[in-house]
Amino acid sequence: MPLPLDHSQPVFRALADPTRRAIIMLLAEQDLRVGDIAARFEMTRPAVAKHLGVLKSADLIHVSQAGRERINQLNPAALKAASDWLAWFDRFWDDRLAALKSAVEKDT
Amino acid sequence: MPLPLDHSQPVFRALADPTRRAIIMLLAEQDLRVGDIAARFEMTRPAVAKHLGVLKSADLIHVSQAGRERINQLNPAALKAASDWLAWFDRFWDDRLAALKSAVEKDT
DNA sequence: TTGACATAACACCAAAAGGTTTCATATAAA
DNA sequence: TTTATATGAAACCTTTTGGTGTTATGTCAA
Repeated sequence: MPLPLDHSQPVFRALADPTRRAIIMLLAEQDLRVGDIAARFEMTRPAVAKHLGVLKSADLIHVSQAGRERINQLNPAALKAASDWLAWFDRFWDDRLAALKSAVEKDT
Repeated sequence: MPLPLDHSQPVFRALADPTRRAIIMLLAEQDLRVGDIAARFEMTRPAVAKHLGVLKSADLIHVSQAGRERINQLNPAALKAASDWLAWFDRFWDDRLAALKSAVEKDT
């Protein structure tokens, strides 16, 4: 398996913050406006808006304007970059023989 | 599918930095000492040592002392927390899986 | 035992991150 | 046309982060 290209930088950075992961889970259920999201956190609206900005710059959300409202919609496809990066390591924990194999190779 | 418990905080935080992801990939190939790693980056040893500290506090590496040397070993199992969190969203972007799911639901 | 290593442990610094308050603006509703 | 709503944007603050250089310490080797 080839080494994965690391296209995941903005996504992993976005996922590093627990508030942003919570926002992602909220948006997985339904599209929401900034105010709706802020109402569910003990945090001011501008703070949430900043988090949404980070998520948007990682392409994790798409925003559509509707009159004075801006609807934030999750773009789960962007999570794939992070998922792919991690998948490269699957064999290390998924395949119990791998540990044995590397131990054997170390001996030879 | 139940909401995943978010045990991934330290791991996602550790993965947020590109240098740390590069270190992880290095350690996937072979165990290394701090100095060995620092030699491969344009960065001082103390800087690398700090990154290793972050990785260690996320349990992503195990350190074993051997005389005056300290061997850093990747613990890929710790990546599973992040992988599990992301896996919850698989159904959103994996069309094939979604199709299968709806087919199964149709049967029941 | 005397150097040459391998590393930890500070002290310190600049920039970024995460938050706040305040203000401006566009749209919907009365 | 007022008034209330939904939001962006700016200015500011504090803590964390990612880096540096320096110093101290234990261990191997000549």
